Amino acid sequence: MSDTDPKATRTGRPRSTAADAAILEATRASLVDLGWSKLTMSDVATRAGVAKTTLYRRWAGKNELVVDAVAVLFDELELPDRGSLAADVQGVVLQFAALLERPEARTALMAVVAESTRDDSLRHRIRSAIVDRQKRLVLLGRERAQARGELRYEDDASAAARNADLIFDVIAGAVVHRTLVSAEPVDAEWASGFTSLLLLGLAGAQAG
Amino acid sequence: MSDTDPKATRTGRPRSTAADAAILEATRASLVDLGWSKLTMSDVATRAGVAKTTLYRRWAGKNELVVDAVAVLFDELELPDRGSLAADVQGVVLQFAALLERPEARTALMAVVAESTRDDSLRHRIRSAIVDRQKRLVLLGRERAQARGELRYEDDASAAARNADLIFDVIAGAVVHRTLVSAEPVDAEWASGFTSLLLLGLAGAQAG
DNA sequence: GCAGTTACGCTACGGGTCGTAGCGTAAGGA
DNA sequence: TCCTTACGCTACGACCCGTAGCGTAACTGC
Repeated sequence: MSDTDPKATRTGRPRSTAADAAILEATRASLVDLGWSKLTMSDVATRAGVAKTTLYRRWAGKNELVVDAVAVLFDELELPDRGSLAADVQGVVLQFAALLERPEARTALMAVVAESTRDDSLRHRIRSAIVDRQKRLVLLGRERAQARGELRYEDDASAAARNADLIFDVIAGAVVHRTLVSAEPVDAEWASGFTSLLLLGLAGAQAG
Repeated sequence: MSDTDPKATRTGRPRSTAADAAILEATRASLVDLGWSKLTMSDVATRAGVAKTTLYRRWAGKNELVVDAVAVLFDELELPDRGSLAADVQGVVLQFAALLERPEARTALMAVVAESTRDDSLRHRIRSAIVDRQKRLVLLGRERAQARGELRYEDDASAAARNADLIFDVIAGAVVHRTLVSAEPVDAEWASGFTSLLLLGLAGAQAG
C-alpha cells in the first residue's frame, strides 16, 4: 500500500495504520468533492487530520496516492456464478459499469492512466493495483465456461494468454469508452447487446 | 476553433490567424516535450511567441486549448476502401492505433476525457472535435459493407444507431485500452485477431 | 528504566503557476 | 480621421508544490 513495506520487525515508532486509512478515505472524499484536477495534497492532509509531510513520507505524489486510494474500490469486485457464460459476461460488464458510476473512480481512472503514459513506474503500479484486479474476473469467467463445456481448453498457453488479453481489452475498453467517452449509460439493454456480440464472436472462433 | 467565431464582418482589428496556428502548434510541441501535466499556459505562450493574455482571450484554459490542438490530428484520419469489411475494420483499428502512437495524442486524450467527467461543456467540445471525427470512419465502413452486401440495411433507424454506437465503442474502446491501459502494441497480429472476433460476432448477429 | 530509532505535527520557505487588470500600441472598418 | 477590437507587456494576489528544520511521541533492545 505504502511505498516501503516493513518486512519483519523494525525498530522505532511504527507508522500509524489509522493514518493510512484516514488518508486514503480523505483522498476518495476529495476526489468526489473536487475531482482529480482540483485535488491537492494540502486538502487531503487537512481532511485526514494529518500533516502534509506525513503524506509525502508515504507517497511520492498525487499520482501514487490516488492510485492506492482508488485501488481498494476494485477489491469489491466479485463475480458470482450465474450459470452460463453469457450471464457471467453480463455480470462482469455491469460490475465494471457500476464502478465507473462512482465519481471517485470516474474522475481518477482516466487521469492516472493519462499520467502513466509518461511514467513507467506509475503504470506498473496501476497494473498491479487496479488492472489485474479487473482481469481476475475475466479469467475466472473463462475457467467457469471451460468447466461447463461452453469454451474449450486451449492447448497453446501463449495463444490462450493472448486471447484472454484480447477479450479483456474488448470488455474493459468497451465499457470504459461507453461510460466516459460516449457518456452513455451501461444499462441492462446495452450490456445484453454487447454480450451477445462478444459471445457470437467467441462461438464463431470456436467453430472456425 | 476559438471560442467565438467571427460570423460576418466585425469591426476593429481582426484576430491573427497566424497566432492561432502558432499557438496550436506550440501546444502540440509542449505536449510532446512536457506531457499533459507539466504543460503550462506560460510555456505555450513563450513557444508560440505570443503573450499569455492572448491565449486567455481565445481559450478558457488548458483543457479547451489542448482539445483544439489535438483535434486537428484526427482530421488526418482516412479510410481507403480496401474491398472488404474485414480489411476496412482492420484499417480503422490501425488508424486509431497509429494516432495513439503519437506522444501528443497519448498524453492528451485520456487527460481531457478525465477532465470532461466533471465538465459538460468540455465533453461536448471533445465529442464534436474528436469523437465524431473517429466515428465517421466507422459509419463509412458500415455503409460500404452494406453496399457490398456484407451487412444488411437495417429497418429500424434507432436500432441501427444503437448498433453503430455499440460497434464504435467496442472498436475505439478496445484499441485505446490495449494501447494505454495494457500498454501493449496494436500490431497487425492483434488487429487481425480483434477483427475476426468482431466480424464473427457481427456475422452471428446477422444470422440470429 | 534508559538510550536508540523512527514517525509525527507544525512552521516556514523559495519557486512556480494561475488568471486578471491596466496600459499603451497596432490593425483593421465606417 | 474616428471608432473598435486585438496585441504585447508588466505587475499582481492567490494558491500549490515539495522540502527543511525542529521538538515531541511511540516503540524496541539493552
